[in-house]
Amino acid sequence: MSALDRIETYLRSLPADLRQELDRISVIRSFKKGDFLVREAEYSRFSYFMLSGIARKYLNQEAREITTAIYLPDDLVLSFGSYTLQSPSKECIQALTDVVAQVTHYDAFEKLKKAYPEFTTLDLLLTEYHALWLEERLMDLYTLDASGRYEKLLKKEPKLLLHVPLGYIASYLGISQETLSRIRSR
Amino acid sequence: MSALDRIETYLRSLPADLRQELDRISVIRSFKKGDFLVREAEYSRFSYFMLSGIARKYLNQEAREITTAIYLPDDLVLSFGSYTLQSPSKECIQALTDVVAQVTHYDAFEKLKKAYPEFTTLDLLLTEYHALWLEERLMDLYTLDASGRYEKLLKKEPKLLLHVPLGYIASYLGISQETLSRIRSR
DNA sequence: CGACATATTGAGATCCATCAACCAATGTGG
DNA sequence: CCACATTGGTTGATGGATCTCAATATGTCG
Repeated sequence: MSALDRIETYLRSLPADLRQELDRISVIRSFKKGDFLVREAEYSRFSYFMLSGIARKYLNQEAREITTAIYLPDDLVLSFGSYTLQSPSKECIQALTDVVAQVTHYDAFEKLKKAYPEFTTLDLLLTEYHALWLEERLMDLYTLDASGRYEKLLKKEPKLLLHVPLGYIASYLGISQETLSRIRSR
Repeated sequence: MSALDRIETYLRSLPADLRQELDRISVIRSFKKGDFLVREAEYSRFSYFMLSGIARKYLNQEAREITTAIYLPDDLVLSFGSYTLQSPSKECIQALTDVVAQVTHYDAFEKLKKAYPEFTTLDLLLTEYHALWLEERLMDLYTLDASGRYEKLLKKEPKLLLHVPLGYIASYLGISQETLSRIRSR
């Protein structure tokens, strides 16, 4: 069973009133293209569950931006280190299109975990999913060259390439925009 | 507070009898240099807490080994994907010196989590720590060149370089042994 | 249409991998 | 105790993948 399946299965196994607790502590919010969900150096007190639109997370590295994640609907969006440790974020998260997301406050979710251990289990499953995703990206960097990484992304997330500017995708893959353009023209 | 501090603080906050539960479900085991803690394609049913010695995790990639982690005392050792999803491991974990470790069976720990929600919280903290470690490694690959990565390792884990063959370290840093040797000779 | 963002293409430079030879330290069997 | 193998580390020459800089093209939206 995949990490995603485990999360879905677990959610379905929860009693309906528990599941409603999650909705009770969150609100739906809209963001305009270009808005920031998380800003650099700020504390990130919220998690965002993408309902529609596209967003990206990036790092300001010496006058150059490194895109570290691209988010699509159904993705859980947060600056993991900043959210988990409640410390200033090194990254920004920005809407690339208009975005609608379900927003949950850190404190409210922590309270929920204290009240119902089931949500600690849910948090664990989500964190495991994130760690597995990171492990895969790390391995891709070690084992695949530029075109290998592009082809893998093309296979896994074809939608993404249609709606995200090339420069962001190149940065996400760890290559220059020019190189990606050349790879694509074959 | 760092991720490591959070784990230690949490452990200290647990009642003594709960802490003893952990010892009750684990055993101390010794491994000879060269022994495998986890083998490729096998299910990894155990986690290992390093008490002494050094070990490494690696991936067999087309007749070449990629070292993906190096473990020192006090590190928690496991093939994360394989342990978490209870699926065949893509990686091996091998003792580089004689190793003594505290070994815990997956099922026993899962049972403990069911019986005492505190251990789910502990698992969550450990998994968060792992994810943060992965995020940092990923960022290092994106932002640092070969010598930058070596210098960072040199600062963070100087002991490591004294006891681990150069080839493994180079592979861990994602560079060739020759390049690492050249970097060092400056 | 003009202006600004995005994408392509070319030429040169750079980092690093690869291949190969060699060296030093350690261990082993006769 | 020595010849030899093994392991781990260094050094040199070469080539390839990819970056950078720069120019040009293509798009898109007021």
